[in-house]
Amino acid sequence: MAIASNENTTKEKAANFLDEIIQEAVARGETRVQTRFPPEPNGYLHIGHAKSICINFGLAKKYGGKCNLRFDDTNPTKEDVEYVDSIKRDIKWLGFDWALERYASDYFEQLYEWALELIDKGLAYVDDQTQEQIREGRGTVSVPGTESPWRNRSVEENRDLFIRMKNGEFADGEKVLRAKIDMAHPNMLFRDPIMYRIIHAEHHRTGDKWCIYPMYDYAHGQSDSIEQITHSICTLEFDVHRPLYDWFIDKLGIFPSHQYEFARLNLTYTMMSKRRLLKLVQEGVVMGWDDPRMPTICALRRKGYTPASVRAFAEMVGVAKRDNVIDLGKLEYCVREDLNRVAERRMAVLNPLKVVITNYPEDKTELFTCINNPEDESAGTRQVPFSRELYIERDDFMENPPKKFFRLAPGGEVRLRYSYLIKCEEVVKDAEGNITELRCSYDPMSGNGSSSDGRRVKGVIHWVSAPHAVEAEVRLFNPLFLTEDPNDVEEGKTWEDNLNPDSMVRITGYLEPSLRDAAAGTTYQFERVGYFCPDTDSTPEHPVFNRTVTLKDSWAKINK
RNA sequence: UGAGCUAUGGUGUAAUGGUAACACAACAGAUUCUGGUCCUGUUAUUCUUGGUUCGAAUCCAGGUAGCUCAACCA
Repeated sequence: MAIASNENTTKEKAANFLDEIIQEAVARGETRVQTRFPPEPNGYLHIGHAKSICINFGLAKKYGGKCNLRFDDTNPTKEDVEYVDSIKRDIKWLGFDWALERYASDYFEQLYEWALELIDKGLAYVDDQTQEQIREGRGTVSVPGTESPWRNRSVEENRDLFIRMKNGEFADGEKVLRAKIDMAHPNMLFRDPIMYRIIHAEHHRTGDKWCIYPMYDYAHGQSDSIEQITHSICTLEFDVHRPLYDWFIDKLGIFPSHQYEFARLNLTYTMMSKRRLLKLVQEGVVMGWDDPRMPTICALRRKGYTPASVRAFAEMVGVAKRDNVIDLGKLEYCVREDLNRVAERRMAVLNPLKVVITNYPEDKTELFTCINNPEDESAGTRQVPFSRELYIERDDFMENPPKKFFRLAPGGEVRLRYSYLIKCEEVVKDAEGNITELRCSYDPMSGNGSSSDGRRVKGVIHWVSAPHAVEAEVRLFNPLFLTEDPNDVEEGKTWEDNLNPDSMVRITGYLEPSLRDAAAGTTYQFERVGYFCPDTDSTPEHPVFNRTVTLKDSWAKINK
């Protein structure tokens, strides 16, 4: 018995401090784990939210618990169903499913009842001061606030006034309901925080039923409590709100949910501020919330990222309380890793140079068998047409090559991937001296990886048969910002001066014919170039491909 | 400036009083019909000062630096 107990007490190592907190709770016998992901439907989800989603849903799943999706819709002036729909779609795309779909607005009635209860307990009062007066009365971080002249109204008067606020007898801004705590409290949030304000606006769910709306601090903790959330996980900036979160729950004597905070995600070359992202959309700097240059989840999807790669990224960055800036390269590493495993290979030439195989018959076409995915045999093969006129990548030819250049050069020989060995016999130029065409010969015996005399070449380049090529618009995306920290600006400049003018480069690419039927939502590897997927704008008449990410290119590094 | 939070290689994250480790990045090499992948190796880390202890990244005290809070936003 004693021997066995040692093994039983050995538990799996916690992945992070939140995981550890839950393990401790479970060890105490609190085995029910209930989390929630609580977005405000006022914008699109971004990669930072993806981290939060993975944490909340991931932890619930790990401990056999549940995670709710709760929209924090307490401010009708900023929220919209458009955002509700996009948020749900993005969470599902990431591969998660919520136990319950709830809205803070579902609880407006209960929250109202509780407010009345706090008034009755002498813990809340109606304040007639203007917004300006309230702000001044709050004091500053180093000087205490002053009490409102309305702070000591009777319970009866407060009750009457609050009910009339609810009944719509007052205009916006005329009155607010405040918690009566301590105007000199060192935590600014305790200086009689506003619980309700008057907003005569159409709410996307409750319509015009309400004209008073609860503030975040008054709504969030109680909503968690109603849903019996055991672990209310949020980002670090809510740390100072936790005592107030606890205060309301304590005064109301309701289910004690607890809040835990972790450091939000920051990425190099990336702007995460919702307000500024909105500005980029509104001013047409980007094509929309799902512009592949945006850090939103829908943008990553449009750009060709896989859900698995985003989840792997969230896993890789970890969870802690220390401010962090993750290298954008880590995100790219995660997509490459996943796509290398699952993406089918194709050949496409993005910067074409025409090659004529002079000893190949003019009217001949033959098919070569190409492997779809060397990492996955079950992906099978496909046939790719070859003819006398081809395109190769301009970068794959140099008239005066440096040392260790393995590609094509005058008099040199390379392997055309899956096909023949060719030798450059002649370089054709126009009047200005620009190279317009290469005339090459091929070794007819070299079609199956061999050659006529057993010689081998170091260079292998991709190609596309010119008469068979599919022309497509290809969008090459680069970071939206020039600086690692977009907010790092010189005197007199703004974050917008850091925008990268070359964040999207549109070119015409020549694709192998099978790409004509490229499936939407599928990302391919263009061999030796990068990963690409059909854009949502793509049509059969005008195919458009997005570059998800480049392949690692150690030659580019050497050559620099 | 009052309160709160944080501090480990270039970037992240572990180590829970007992050999500072893992991933990414960088660099070098090997393999290769993708200068990709896979594989091998190298470089590089505990903010500072003191204290407790046989022993401190870890505990204690002071200092320093960074972040958050003064919306009728969340």
